[in-house]
Amino acid sequence: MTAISNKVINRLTLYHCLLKYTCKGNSFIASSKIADLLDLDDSLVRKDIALCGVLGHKKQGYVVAELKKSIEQKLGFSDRKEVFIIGAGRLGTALIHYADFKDYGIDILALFDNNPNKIGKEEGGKRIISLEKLPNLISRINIKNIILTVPPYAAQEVTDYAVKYGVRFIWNFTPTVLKVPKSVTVYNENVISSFMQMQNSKNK
Amino acid sequence: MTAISNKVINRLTLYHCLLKYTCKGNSFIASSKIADLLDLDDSLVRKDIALCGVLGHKKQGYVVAELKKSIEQKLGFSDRKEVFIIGAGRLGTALIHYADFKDYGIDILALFDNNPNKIGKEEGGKRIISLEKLPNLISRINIKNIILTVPPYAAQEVTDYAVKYGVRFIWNFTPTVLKVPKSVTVYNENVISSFMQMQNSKNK
DNA sequence: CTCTTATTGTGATTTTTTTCACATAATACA
DNA sequence: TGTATTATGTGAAAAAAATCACAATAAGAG
Ligand SMILES: NC(=O)c1ccc[n+]([C@@H]2O[C@H](COP(=O)([O-])OP(=O)(O)OC[C@H]3O[C@@H](n4cnc5c(N)ncnc54)[C@H](O)[C@@H]3O)[C@@H](O)[C@H]2O)c1
Ligand SMILES: NC(=O)c1ccc[n+]([C@@H]2O[C@H](COP(=O)([O-])OP(=O)(O)OC[C@H]3O[C@@H](n4cnc5c(N)ncnc54)[C@H](O)[C@@H]3O)[C@@H](O)[C@H]2O)c1
Repeated sequence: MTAISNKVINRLTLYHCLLKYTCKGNSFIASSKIADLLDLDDSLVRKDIALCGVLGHKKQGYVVAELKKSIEQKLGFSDRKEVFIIGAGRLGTALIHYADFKDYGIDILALFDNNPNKIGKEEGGKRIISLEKLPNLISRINIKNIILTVPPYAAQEVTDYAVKYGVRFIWNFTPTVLKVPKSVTVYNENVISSFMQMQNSKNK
Repeated sequence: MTAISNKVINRLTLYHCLLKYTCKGNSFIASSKIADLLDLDDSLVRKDIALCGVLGHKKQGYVVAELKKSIEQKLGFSDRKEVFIIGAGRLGTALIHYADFKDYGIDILALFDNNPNKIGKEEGGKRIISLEKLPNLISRINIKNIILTVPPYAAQEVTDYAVKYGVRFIWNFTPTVLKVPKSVTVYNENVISSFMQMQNSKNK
């Protein structure tokens, strides 16, 4: 199986959302329809779909149910991905309530915090646990992914701690740039950058 | 001034975060340092910086304060951008508390909701206003940007409503693909896609 | 004051991504 | 049954992005 670029992953995920929410009534969909809704070239959409191994039907387009399932398979939406959230503040607790995660195999097991008033409480059915218990739990359950939603000043320190005990993927919602070993992947969810990119589109 | 691609915007924003939080002590920074922290090629970093009109110093690198300011200017961080949030739920209220927005010129004026129990309340010093008042306020204050944080089922309806009264940019945090006229820009903040891209990096 | 070295700035090249263009073929309908 | 139409699938071309390679040169060591 060939590697798949981040750009393709992003588009396929959007096609999936489109099939799940926007076009859920239809049984067929044409590449030109997807392209139109997402402001893409239709041949690009067809090439993306071809990567999922799905064949379309002349004059009809793609079978929605089949395409949706194939995207799920290609991107591994049903593989279970266990995650801890570190930082049970406003953003961390918003994320724990995000219903769609489970449809994509993202299973948030618990929240961690260092605020004694929060520890022991529940959010969205998940426990808020003391950060001290992180090492033990990371290694016992073999957690590789964390969502980082602590204040910027605590981000590096918490990262070092988590990396030390085996975390490999850090979904960084803080506006900091983290120092990590080459073996660790950081994905920076930088909302400021998103906003600026949106504004930039006025040039189109 | 030449157009600037979204990829460049994203990297420049990350350089800015790096200068603001990670390297705030230093007076000089080398392209190789930035490249190392963000896992990029150092010549790419220099080309990005050149776009901001900043000149570096042989054997020393770039002056941090100057580079930071030039990125701010290039990306228009100090231009005021007024925004309404529609959907005063968990995510909408988390965003209103996000302190960094104001440093980047993003000024969230108010939240809108259709839940009578929320209307009239405050969040982060901003009023939660009835959605019915949106048309009047959009046109009176001439708001062009909205942050969309309503449930998926309400997303298209709310979008149509906002677009009708003149909104031009929609920062879409819902997992739906919105139908809008060509004159309107939607930026899809799709967290599922981000997570999948992060996981994909294991192939590197 | 000279030499070594680290770092920039950028042209050339390569790689990746997107768009173009069109042959192919299934469908609907007269 | 035949024909017009509307999609797909994909090679070729173009455009965009990233990497490579290295001359230029300022700083700092000695
Ligand atoms: N609020 C947003 O919408 C938003 C948007 C984008 C980015 N961010 C970033 O996400 C992060 C979280 O934002 P927030 O609004 O949820 O902040 P918050 O202050 O509400 O939450 C931070 C949480 O982290 C906990 N914490 C602090 N230090 C800790 C430590 N050392 N170990 C463990 N937990 C610790 C705090 O007790 C608190 O519960 C921040 O870095 C913020 O800049 C927030
Ligand atoms: N919670 C997260 O972390 C998260 C992450 C990514 C995406 N999202 C998406 O963001 C959106 C908001 O998520 P949330 O967790 O804040 O949900 P929420 O249910 O907490 O908030 C939704 C808010 O929208 C309001 N609302 C409903 N219909 C409305 C309408 N027609 N007009 C105006 N307001 C209306 C509700 O009263 C509520 O206050 C959802 O689409 C969700 O899928 C959420």
